[in-house]
Amino acid sequence: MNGVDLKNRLSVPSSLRETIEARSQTRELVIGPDEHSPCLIGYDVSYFERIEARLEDEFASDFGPGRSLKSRSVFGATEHLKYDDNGRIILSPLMREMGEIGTQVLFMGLGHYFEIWSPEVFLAQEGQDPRVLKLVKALVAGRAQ
Amino acid sequence: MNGVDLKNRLSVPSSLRETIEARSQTRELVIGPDEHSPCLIGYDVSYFERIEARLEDEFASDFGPGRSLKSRSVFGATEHLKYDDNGRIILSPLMREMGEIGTQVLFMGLGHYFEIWSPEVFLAQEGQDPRVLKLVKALVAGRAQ
DNA sequence: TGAATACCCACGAAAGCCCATGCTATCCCT
DNA sequence: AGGGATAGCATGGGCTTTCGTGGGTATTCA
Repeated sequence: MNGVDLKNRLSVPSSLRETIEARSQTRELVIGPDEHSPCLIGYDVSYFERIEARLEDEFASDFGPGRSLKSRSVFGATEHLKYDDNGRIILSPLMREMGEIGTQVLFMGLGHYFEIWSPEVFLAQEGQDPRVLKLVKALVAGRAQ
Repeated sequence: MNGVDLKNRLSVPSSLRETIEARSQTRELVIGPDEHSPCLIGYDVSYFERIEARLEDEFASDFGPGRSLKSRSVFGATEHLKYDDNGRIILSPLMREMGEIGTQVLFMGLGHYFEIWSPEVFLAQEGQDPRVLKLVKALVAGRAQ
């Protein structure tokens, strides 16, 4: 669990940076609001470009105003962020608002992408896996990382 | 039976390391709380990459609520751990809590995965195989390896 | 010119790295 | 068969590096 400081800086966990750099050869990531949950969703650049391409294909073969358009609007609200020499990004107030992010932040790796949560918001969600809930509760209670 | 030391280090049995490296070509493993029993469950990383690939196939460019929930339950409570040159991992206090692990640890190979138990917790479980129980009792009593 | 961003250094804690020590199992030799 | 050397394993301790974080200073841009 990492903190957002007074300058809106946020350390990206080193393990996450490692996989990002392995996958996209950049010190850069893409984040945006999640469409369904009160959190942010993030990708490495190369994966994000693949998603964009797939949506582009869908859109090309479907001229109706459907799911594609909605998804595009979501992806349009993303930010490309480079992290600095200390591995920190600057989390804009807009992003913090959209992700309901306070002062503490939880990075959750989910395979090809990751989510950024306020721990408290996560605990208030319905239908999460009980093991994950227990783990996050322990984190919030301050028992180690 | 192996011990967790003051730095939370834990030796992974060399036989287990051998099969892990044979299966995934890495000195790395994945552990998480078991869904049904008070212990930890562990896999070699190739197992997890298969799960990841399945999720990717199943959902493709669909980032609906189903995908997130499933991904969180699969990835949210697990840790990827590299072991060092002496074959030791660091077992975080969090994982120890989730698996009810104290200072002594029992690795149990179960085919394509393995479990990590506190011996005492294991003995307190109902419905174990009597032969295994006898073996674990002997281990706890300090006889045999 | 003021605010936001980039760049730089510093510190405490955690994790990684290397070497040393028992201990056990195995081998080998006469 | 017995006994000594050998190698691998689990473990302990100390040193070094990295990580997350706070704070300062320069630079950019409207």
